[in-house]
Formats: sequence, structure tokens, C-alpha cells
Amino acid sequence: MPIKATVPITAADIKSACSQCNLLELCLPFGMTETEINRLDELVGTRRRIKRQQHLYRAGDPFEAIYAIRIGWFKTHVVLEDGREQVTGFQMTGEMLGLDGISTEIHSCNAIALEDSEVCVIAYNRLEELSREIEGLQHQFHKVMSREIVRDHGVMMLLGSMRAEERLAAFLLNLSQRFTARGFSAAEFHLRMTRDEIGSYLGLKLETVSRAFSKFQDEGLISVQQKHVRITDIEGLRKLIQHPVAMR
Amino acid sequence: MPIKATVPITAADIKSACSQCNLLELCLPFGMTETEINRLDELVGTRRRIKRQQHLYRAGDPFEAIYAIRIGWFKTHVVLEDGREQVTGFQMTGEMLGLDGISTEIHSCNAIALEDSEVCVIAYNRLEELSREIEGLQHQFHKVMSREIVRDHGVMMLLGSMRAEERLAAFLLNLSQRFTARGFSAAEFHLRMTRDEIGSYLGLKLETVSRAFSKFQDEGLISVQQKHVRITDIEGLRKLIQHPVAMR
DNA sequence: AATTGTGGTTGACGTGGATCAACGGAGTGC
DNA sequence: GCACTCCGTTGATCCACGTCAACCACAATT
Repeated sequence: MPIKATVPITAADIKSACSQCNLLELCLPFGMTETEINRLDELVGTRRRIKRQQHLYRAGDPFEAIYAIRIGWFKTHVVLEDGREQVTGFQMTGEMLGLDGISTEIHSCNAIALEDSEVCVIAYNRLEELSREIEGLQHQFHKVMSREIVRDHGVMMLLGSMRAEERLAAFLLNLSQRFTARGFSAAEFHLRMTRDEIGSYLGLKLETVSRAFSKFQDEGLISVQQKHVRITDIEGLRKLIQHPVAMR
Repeated sequence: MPIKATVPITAADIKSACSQCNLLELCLPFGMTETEINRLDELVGTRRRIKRQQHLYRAGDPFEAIYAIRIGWFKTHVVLEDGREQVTGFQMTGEMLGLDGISTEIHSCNAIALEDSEVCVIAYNRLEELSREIEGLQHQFHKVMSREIVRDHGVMMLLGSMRAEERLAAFLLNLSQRFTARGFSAAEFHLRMTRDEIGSYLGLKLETVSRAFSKFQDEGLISVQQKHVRITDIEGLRKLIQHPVAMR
């Protein structure tokens, strides 16, 4: 396939342009042809920068767009009337946010940046229009939604059937795998979330998360210092899930 | 709107025909025009009967279709290598099954009939084709997927942040609400699943589920006998979730 | 009517993780 | 450099739910 001649990139191009983005194989355009991807450039209207700790959207906000993360990290969470929170996911580069809003046209969870971040804003009505014309887009979008459903089922398994250490091991392996897919180290990474947020996601208290980290370190599976994690025995972590400690 | 003249219904009509189905407002055709719904009849190829305890599909099966439940009840569950099971949902009349298969084109969970049931088989490639032509179908399908994501987040909240009795109360209220939507009694119904299956869904052991049922009965919130449940104090159940027993 | 199996209830006891509490270290603003 | 706040770690204690076990109800089979 011939390399395209270099063309000057205008400000508008920088502003959107899936075709110029290096996240192709992670994001919505995956599996689409070059021609199709060029058409996507009409879809992604603007980018939006979100500072650490700020909301991309809140539960109750009217739903207008979905978002593809270009840079940064987010968490999503739901809140009960009595104030209890449950983190429903941590999203990183190339992942989608906002799918929860389609069903009622009102967002049902909160999306908050864990660090200064940038998202592509994808107007939802334009997405529906365009995916009626571009088969590849339609298909990929459906896959993205379905993948979220499958991921959620995995979290249910984790919350419903696994013990504290298994949950943390599964969490670390999942992060490792997602970093790998983005060309980062599978073994060494920086957590963007606090122990409390990890705990909320895993259905554990922060003390329990902290103890599990320490235990893994004592056992030589990882080394942790605050938010810095290095996995030293990835197989050990895997075994921990496959062969739970007790017999049960 | 004039009532259509009675026409003889052929075997083929009975076989599919969304337009003749009384589940319209619960199922995929919701919100579509009469003309659009007539076109749906091409989509729903066949029906399939599934006997109690039989699989509609298994994890690992190639994905070809999604299913709309016409009659009956299903559960879906995922299984870990070591055999631990997690029920991810209970589905009833008018609800969709199989969405998990879209992402990898392989089903990631098992769908099993809780009683003799019947589903409409919706070939997935036909669905994609037709939803490129019929905006209402596309939109409704997206809503169905998004609703599943929102539901899953609710289950995460339940599993991650609620105590045993709150979980069961939330479960009963959810069932009650779904029965109501189908024109059945909100207060009195027959559970199709065992205590063990409820426990798996709620991340509890069957004994804990059984004790919670008994406790609710002692407190005058419900009366239970085996699988028969009558809710006698629906507000009491609601309060149980909003104002958890302990202060926490 | 007797038999067998499956599912549900209840009690006694054990334990994984929550709770409470103290402290220490990293980052941030002045 | 110092004060302050947020976050993480660790220990001691508690309790909600799991585990183990006995028993009972009901349905299906003979």
C-alpha cells in the first residue's frame, strides 16, 4: 500500500480527523477501509479537554454524544440515593464513553477524568446517520457496545464469585493487557486511580485493597510503591485466579 | 386508526410476524411505525422452542442471531475455568438474548431456559441490513443494547455496594416492575429460578437468600412459599434499599 | 402408598473482609 | 523550608455472610 504524500495539516484537521489519528486499531474506526475512515472525519466534530477531577458528563445530563478518549483516563460511577457510589469502569485511550445514555437519552452515570484528558466528541444523531451509510461503522459500533456488555459480565463474575485477592489479580491482569494493546509495558505501569476507587470498582474497602497489594508484594508477585506497579510474576497472578487459594 | 380486515393467517405468518405479535411495546419493534413493523416480518425468520433446562446457546458457540423471548424465562451465566458460575441475568418475555455474541462473533455466555420457552430468531446480518434501511429499527436496537449496559451497571452497584437483604429487596422490586410492565400483578408472582440461581445472580449463597426471604416474611414485607411470592409491603422493601439497616 | 431426588429451611459455628484507629509519606501551596 | 491535606499502610477487633449439617416439603416414579 503506497504511502500518502505528505500534506499540510490545517488546524481543522488537527481538531478532528480520525484518518490522522494513531488510535485507529483501538477506536471506533477499527476494521474500516481508508475511504470509509475519511468519511468519519465529518463525524467527529470537536475535541474536548477535561481537567483532572472534572466531569465529562453527569448522571441526569441529556444525552447528545458519545466520546472516544484520545488522551487520558476516566472513571464512570453510579450513585445511590443514600450516597453510596459504585465505580462501574475505568476507561483509557481509545475507549468509548457515554453508551449508557442511548437507552433513555439521559446519562445514567457520571464520567470523571482521572487526569487531564482529551476526548473526541461524536454527535450521536450523526453517528446513527453515518452508520446507516457505512456498513463498517455500523458493525464496529455494534461491536463496541457488545464488548461493553461482555466486559460488564466479567465484572459481575468478579464481584459475585471471586474473593478479594482474586479480584485484585484480575484487575491488574486486565490493566496489563490493556496497556499491552496500546504498546505500553505489560509489566510496569502507573495507576491513575486511588485505592478507594479501585476498592469501589472491586466491591472492596480501600484497606482490603491495600492489604492485597502488600500481600502480593510479600509473595513476590508484584512490587508496588504507591501508584507505581511492577508485575514480577504474571503467571503467578494468573494462577491465583485459576486456582483459588482455598478449595471451596 | 382503522382496524384491518381479518385475513386468514397462514402457518408462515404464525411462524414469525412481528406485526401480529402482542409484545410490540416491549420488544424490538417498539416505537416503529406500522409500515416499518410490517417490514420487520422479513427479519424474524423462525421461532424456536426450548425445553426447560436446555441451552439456547452456549459460551463458545458461533454467533449468528439474537433472540427475542416470546414465551418463557431464561437465565444467562458465565463460567470460570475452575467451574465457578455467575448468573448474569434472568430474561423474560419481550427481552433480548444473544447481544454478548456480537463483539467477537462467539457467544461469551450460556443461555438456558428456566421453563419451556419460545424465542424469535433474528438473523444478525439481516438485522444489520434492515437497520441500515429502517431508522426506527436502528434506533430501537441501539436502545436495547444500551439498556442492557445500564442494567449491568445496576447489577454492579448491587454486587459491589449493597448488603444481602438490600440485594434481595432490589431483586424483588425489579421483578415486580417487570411483571407490571407486562400486565401481570406487581405484588404476586411465581419465581422461575431456584434459591441457588438467585444467590448466584446476587453474589450470595443459597442459604443467605433463603434466610433473607424468611426475614422479610417475619417482618411482614412479603409472604413466600417456595417459589410463590406475594409482596405485602412494597414501600417497606423500597425503604430497605434507600435507608440501609446500619448507618454505614 | 412407598421411594427417591431435588430444592428449601434452619441452626451452630467459622472466617474473610469491614470497621475503627493510629500513623507515615507524598505532593501542594505558601 | 514548613504546614496542610490527601492517600496509603498496618494493626486490632467485629460481624455479615459463608460453611457444614440436619431435616423437611414436594414432585416424579414405581
